Amino acid sequence: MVARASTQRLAENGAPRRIGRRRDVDRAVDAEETRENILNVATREFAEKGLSGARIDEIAEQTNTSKRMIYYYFASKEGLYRAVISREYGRIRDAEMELNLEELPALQALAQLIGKTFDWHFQHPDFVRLVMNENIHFAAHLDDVGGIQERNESVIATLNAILRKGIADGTLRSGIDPVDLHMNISALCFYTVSNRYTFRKIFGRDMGAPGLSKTRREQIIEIISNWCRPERA
Amino acid sequence: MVARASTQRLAENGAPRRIGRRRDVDRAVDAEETRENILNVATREFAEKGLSGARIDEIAEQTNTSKRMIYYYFASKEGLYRAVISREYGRIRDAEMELNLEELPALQALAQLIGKTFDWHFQHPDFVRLVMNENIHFAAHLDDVGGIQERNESVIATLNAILRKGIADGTLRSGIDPVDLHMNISALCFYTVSNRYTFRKIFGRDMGAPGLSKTRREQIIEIISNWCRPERA
Amino acid sequence: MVARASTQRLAENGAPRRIGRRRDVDRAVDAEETRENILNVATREFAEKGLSGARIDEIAEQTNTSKRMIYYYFASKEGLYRAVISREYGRIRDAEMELNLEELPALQALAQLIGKTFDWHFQHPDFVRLVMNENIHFAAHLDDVGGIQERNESVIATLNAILRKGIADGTLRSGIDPVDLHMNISALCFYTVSNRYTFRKIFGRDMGAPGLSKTRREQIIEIISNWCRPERA
Amino acid sequence: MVARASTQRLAENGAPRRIGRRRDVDRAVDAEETRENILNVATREFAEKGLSGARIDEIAEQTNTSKRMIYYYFASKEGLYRAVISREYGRIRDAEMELNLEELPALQALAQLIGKTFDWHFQHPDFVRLVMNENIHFAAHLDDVGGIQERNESVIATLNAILRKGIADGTLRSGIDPVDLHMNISALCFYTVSNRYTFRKIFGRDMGAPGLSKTRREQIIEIISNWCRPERA
DNA sequence: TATGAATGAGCCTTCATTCAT
DNA sequence: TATGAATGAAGGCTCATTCAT
Repeated sequence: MVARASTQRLAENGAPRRIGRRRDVDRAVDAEETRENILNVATREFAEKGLSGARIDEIAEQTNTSKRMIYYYFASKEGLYRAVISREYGRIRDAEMELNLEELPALQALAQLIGKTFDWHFQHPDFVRLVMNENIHFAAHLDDVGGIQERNESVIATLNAILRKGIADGTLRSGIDPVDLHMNISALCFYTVSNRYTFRKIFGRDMGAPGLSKTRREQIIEIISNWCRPERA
Repeated sequence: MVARASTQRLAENGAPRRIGRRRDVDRAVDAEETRENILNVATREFAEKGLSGARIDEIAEQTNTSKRMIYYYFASKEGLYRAVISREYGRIRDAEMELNLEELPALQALAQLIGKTFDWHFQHPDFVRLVMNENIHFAAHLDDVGGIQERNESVIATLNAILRKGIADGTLRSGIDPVDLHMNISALCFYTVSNRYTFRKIFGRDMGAPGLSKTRREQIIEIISNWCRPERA
Repeated sequence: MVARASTQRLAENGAPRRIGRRRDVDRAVDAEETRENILNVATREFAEKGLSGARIDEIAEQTNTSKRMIYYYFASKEGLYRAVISREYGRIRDAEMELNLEELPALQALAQLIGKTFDWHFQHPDFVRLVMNENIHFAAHLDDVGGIQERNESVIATLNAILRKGIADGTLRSGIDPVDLHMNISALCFYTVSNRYTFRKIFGRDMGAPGLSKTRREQIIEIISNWCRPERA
Repeated sequence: MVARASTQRLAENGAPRRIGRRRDVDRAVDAEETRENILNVATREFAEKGLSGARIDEIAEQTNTSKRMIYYYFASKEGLYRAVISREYGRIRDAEMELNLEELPALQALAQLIGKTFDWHFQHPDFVRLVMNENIHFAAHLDDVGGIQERNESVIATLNAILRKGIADGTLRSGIDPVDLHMNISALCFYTVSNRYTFRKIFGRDMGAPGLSKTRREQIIEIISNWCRPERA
């Protein structure tokens, strides 16, 4: 955050490739660009090959800069991996927060949230792969990712609000824990992306095929909605 | 001792071929033990660290034999990994096939199958981790795992039978694809184990805690059952 | 030698696959066959890949017996290599001795000897390759090849006889050392086979092509004959 | 020191690009030295023990740098071998091209060329050994050695020129193919070095003994000259 | 005489990381 | 801030050889 702020400020000064006082500015700008560039490449590589499978050399090669810079900015392979994880996690909740669900009826709000979650997973397989990696590593690198819990709690809050509203107007049943609700939505969305390859090999169905995604999306909304609806009379 | 005695005896008969065969059997037992031993250790290591994270040296160390034997039996690290994957996949469906669901009413049969699937995942986190690994590798090592598709199709067949019976007696609704059904059951069970660590760090809830497993198990049964039940009147 | 002698003796007793006293005989017969089988395979492998390039496993695989037998008969890889070299060297001079040159005029005898030498090299590229190998190893394995020198001196004797006869009847000139003569004949024949591959790549001409061999053969005879003929008047 | 001083000076100018370039040059010298150093050691080792017989560890030990650097510059053992072959082949023709034969009478020019070829082989036994090695490997590594054919064709051109001149003034006969001529010169020179060790063991004569080389040199000139001279009247 | 299993030593290669400038 | 060169440690793998039976 601090880094980004200062970068921002310096960037505003802005003329690149100048000498004197402004050179610091250039560097800072380049620096942020370089960092981003490295992170983008690293994200792809770690997602594709895992922490131990990815190669610093290969990452460096696809970068605009050199291997040395990776160590300059991220200190180590693990540091780079941590930075990648951190950045990726920062995104999913941002997306969720963008929704404006307060105006909607509970069931519609729920459906929209599920749909958005599904879409997000579907469009970010690299994120899904990174999360798989993290679980393989017992989430050891998630400790210092700033504000993850706080940000994630906002989803729970949103779900809680939807549940309350639905219970109040009789469209949803009571007794559903918002964390459970999130867990089940996540499970159905995540699995569709995470287990795509083994599922295809074994059952011959490609859950990631573009044609199937809409059906799958609707089905997940249906399953969760059904579960949340009040008991039949 | 026994082996040696019999060898001796047979040798006096002047039937060397039998000695050979006898010996083969004896050896085969040792060899099979060695193989199993290696596979057991490797399963743990690959599950914990992935294909590239695992170290042949470390695997060998925990084994009763030497590193050289790993190459004797499995030719390469990837060969060993493949053997591990192959063996693990052979187990889950065996377990599912053990159930005797034909006698039960559809909903009870469904519940039992879900419960069993949940239990299996819950009790075999290493398998879950290995499947995650395989998906990270785009299921590249699943090609030559003998009979995977056939065996897995039996689950679909079982689900299909349950669905038919339920539709016939009105306890289940029509229009549910058995592969979809399996996919959703799997997703909920798999995720509970696969994403345990990241979920705990972020939401503070350990899906793998023994106390929670029973609740989680019931919830999954409930979600799926609800989805499969006929529309409310 | 001893081994071969005793083998010979036992082989004379002869009936294979019997029990009792004769079993020893069987083994001895099989033993000689096994030895030959191993040597044949090993000759090809050492010729093709050299001493360090050849693999005991690969040799064993192409054999009718097992790897253990190689060690039983030849004690080591080097022992096997030595045996191969030894056997191969025993052959070239045998071939040369078969010629009956005494009756012929000196120039014709010389031409025949050269032709035979050429043919032998041409037909035994494996031998040529083994000799190259030996030279790469500074002929370190040629020490204990029994009777090599004696057998090879016979070529020198033959050449000497031809030279004497030619000098006597005025068809050849004096002053040519028979060892030099052999050296030059050898050089021209050997190189044609030994340097086939580099020569082809560099000069585009395949000295080993069947069509060229006759021309080459005649040319070598011509070169050497010219050199041996008396000075022009 | 010099390098450092100049670097410093340039840095004060605020022209970092030049520093970089300057550094590159300095480095390049070191790098080239390192490369050369490795190649020299490797040439000896490969010549002495062949591709599979040579050990990267041993090569590295005799080097000013580490084993890792060999892979940094040559990527693999075979890459190093290829580089060695490539460099060595570049030398022989350079030497041949240095001769200035145009002024000389044909027979003298031919004698000089043969003598030079002989000397070169005699003084470069490592090259001879490497060529043997290449032939053992079916010249598999000679494909990408740049300009070999072109450079070697210059020898053929030289020989052709000599032949023409000799035919024109009646000192050489017609009908001799320059590639054949080169082949025969090569054969006699090459063999003298290549088969030194087996020949010594078998015939008791060391073709590589310093005392004999002059005689051998003259003999080869004589043999080839005789072959090229016009038929006797 | 014969064989499948086993092995230690060492080989080629790779990797994350650091140094000199 | 930037880069090519350099590196130690270790990784996967192979090899000739031997053991148990």
